Amino acid sequence: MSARVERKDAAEHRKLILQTAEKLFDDHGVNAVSMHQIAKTAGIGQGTLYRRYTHKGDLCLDLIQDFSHEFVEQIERYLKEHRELPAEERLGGVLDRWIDTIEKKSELIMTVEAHQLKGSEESRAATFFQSPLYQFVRDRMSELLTEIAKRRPDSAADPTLTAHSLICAMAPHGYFHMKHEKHFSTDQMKHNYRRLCRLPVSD
Amino acid sequence: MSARVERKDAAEHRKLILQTAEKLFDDHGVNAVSMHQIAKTAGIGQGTLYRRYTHKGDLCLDLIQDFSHEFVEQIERYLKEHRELPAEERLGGVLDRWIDTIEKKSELIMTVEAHQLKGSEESRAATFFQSPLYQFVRDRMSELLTEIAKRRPDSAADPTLTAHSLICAMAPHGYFHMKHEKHFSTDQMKHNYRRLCRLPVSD
DNA sequence: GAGCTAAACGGACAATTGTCCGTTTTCATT
DNA sequence: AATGAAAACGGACAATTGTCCGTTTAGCTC
Repeated sequence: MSARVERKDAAEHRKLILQTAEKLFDDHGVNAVSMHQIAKTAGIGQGTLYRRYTHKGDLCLDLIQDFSHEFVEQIERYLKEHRELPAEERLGGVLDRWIDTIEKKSELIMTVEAHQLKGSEESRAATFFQSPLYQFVRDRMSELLTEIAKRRPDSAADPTLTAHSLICAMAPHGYFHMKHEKHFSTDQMKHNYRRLCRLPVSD
Repeated sequence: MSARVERKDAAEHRKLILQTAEKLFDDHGVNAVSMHQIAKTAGIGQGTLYRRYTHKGDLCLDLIQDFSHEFVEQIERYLKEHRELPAEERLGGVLDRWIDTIEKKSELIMTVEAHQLKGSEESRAATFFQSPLYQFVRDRMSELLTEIAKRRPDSAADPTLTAHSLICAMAPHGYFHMKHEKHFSTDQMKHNYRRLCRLPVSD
């Protein structure tokens, strides 16, 4: 078997890069850190960094990836523990947790998205929409929407497209724009997105 | 009155820049054209270009601006001529036309958005969400949603947030991602967004 | 129309992103 | 352990973005 095993030095560099980037991003903010700075701090060459990550968005996507396991487990636990709740309520729970994630990781997500938009068409680079994290939330939302539609089939829209649209509507830039314009708290935003989905709210 | 009149040479340059940029963008695509190239082609200095437009996104926003009058008139005419139709149908009409606009101007819009995402927080630069075009569609959608909600007030969400969310969900990158993944035609996309809003569809 | 000042100009310069390619290292084979 | 090829390295280089600042010009005042 022609095993495609990652070379040892390469594997070490991968970890080193991610750790270095995370530290620098935490200290100075994602935007303030350059790729050159990351390479220099990690003690590797510019070329080494760029071969592994074709641009900053790519690197950020990998950091999100790292973090996403946490989110996935959180959601899976939540859904398991609240299996008996109506699907409407569970969807609300997923939305709330997704919003918390957006707030925490907005800088990384925005950086990923910025690079998606730059790369015209063909670019082979990974995009947020292909990331396991996006796939995961979309699939969970989609399942719940399907379950909801089964019980009240008032001409429900395609669940995948609905879930996708929700995720787009909650993307950091649009999310914060509304939040600031309306002077909403995070809880108010959560409340409003529930209403947007016509979910029961407690007001 | 301390009239802030734009100097004649400046006004001429503004037009020259927009025309040059539009031409170059049409010929080579927005992404393939650099600011340097625009300045050189227009026969002006780099500094002159950058003082008027702090970055490429800014320039694109102005091009969209130029174009948006056309869209605004189209929508106003449509709404006037179909005043008697139910608000649901009129909203559908606005969505259709907005989708056509997205498809036509996606490159410009994506470039504007890419720069919004880069600029961290404070940057004074104009964003798409502050553009008259965005304001216009959002307001029209919002009005129609309010009208719809009046007749069937099944716990309708905030119309502004709903309109904003719709616009975000239809932003080029997310729009095309769905379109390509599902192999949808433009008409199918229109159809699906109508269903998303729970509007009557003709299937 | 001479003089003045604020605005506008433009090109050099700095910073950042992204690429290229000659050199080094790993590791499978012998 | 020696060998060799694929993979990885790294720093110089090219391209693009964005800034700075000394110079020019429009258009007002006298």
